[in-house]
Amino acid sequence: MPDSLGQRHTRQRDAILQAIAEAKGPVSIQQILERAQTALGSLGIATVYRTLNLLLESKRIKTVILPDGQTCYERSGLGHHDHFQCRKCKNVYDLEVCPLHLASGTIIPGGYLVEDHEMTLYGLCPACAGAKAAAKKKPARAKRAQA
Amino acid sequence: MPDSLGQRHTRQRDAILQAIAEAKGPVSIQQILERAQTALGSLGIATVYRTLNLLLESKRIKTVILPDGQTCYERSGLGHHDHFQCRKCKNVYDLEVCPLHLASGTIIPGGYLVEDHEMTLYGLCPACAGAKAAAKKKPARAKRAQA
DNA sequence: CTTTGTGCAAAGAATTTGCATACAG
DNA sequence: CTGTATGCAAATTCTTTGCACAAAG
Repeated sequence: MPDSLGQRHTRQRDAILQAIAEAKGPVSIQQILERAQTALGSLGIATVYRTLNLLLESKRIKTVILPDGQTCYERSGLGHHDHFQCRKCKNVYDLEVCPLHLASGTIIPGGYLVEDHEMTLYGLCPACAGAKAAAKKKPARAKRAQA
Repeated sequence: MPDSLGQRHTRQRDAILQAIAEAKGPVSIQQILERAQTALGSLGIATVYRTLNLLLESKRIKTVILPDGQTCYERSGLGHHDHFQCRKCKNVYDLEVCPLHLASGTIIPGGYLVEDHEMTLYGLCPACAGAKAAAKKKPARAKRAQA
């Protein structure tokens, strides 16, 4: 499996790739830019867009559009999974198990033949739920989630 | 329940309102513009955007962002429901029943506290599934869905 | 060295806003 | 008539592209 993106290996591409690889879920362009810039301050947004498009073409990442309209990216090859967005910290996580038990090919009320689905669940991530619970006793101790 | 939008009742607003009311599911700006223009050819896109924003502010409609990034609108007050997009005709329908059985407050693997969800199912709508099945015998007879 | 990749700034697409005019009440 | 709504075009925002320079191999 070639690590190559185009023809050349550059620090910019390294930084962008790493920003995506380290994420615990889908990340936005701005998040990628910010994270990659900690490694490479001079990185320009156009390079991020171009690199993401290369990654999309080579199917190394996938676009994820969240229900709030935010466009994010995640590496492909993870198989089907749903997403969870924390109401409080807004981070998005990949879920390990799909809570929808509906076989492909099922016909649901209305006569729709279902083949697949995309779902985003909302609520509190463990860190935020914990902080909230703990806040009853001691000041909330925030814990950054998502790389 | 006031039918008023701003202060005035105009043909433009009537046409836009009706385009949304007649739809069987979420509709895009372009769909709204096209449908409203059959009643009012001179209608400008800026008026559609302004009217939709008024409707959003007064909570008479809601924005629906589909997983493909398309921004649509649907009237509010329909309660929780998921969406179904047909792979073939691309129309989007509201589902009568939610196939996800997961009570609010449930904690799922990973420790996430789930409060709500948004889901889009994919497959074939009855019209397209029927046309496909019928196509084995006679030429597919397309049937336009979604107002 | 040669060719690809980058940064900047200009160009596009989608949405919003300013302003003069149209029109609802 | 008075003031709100509309249409057009300019302004924004997000993304893509052109071009000269940097730098990978």
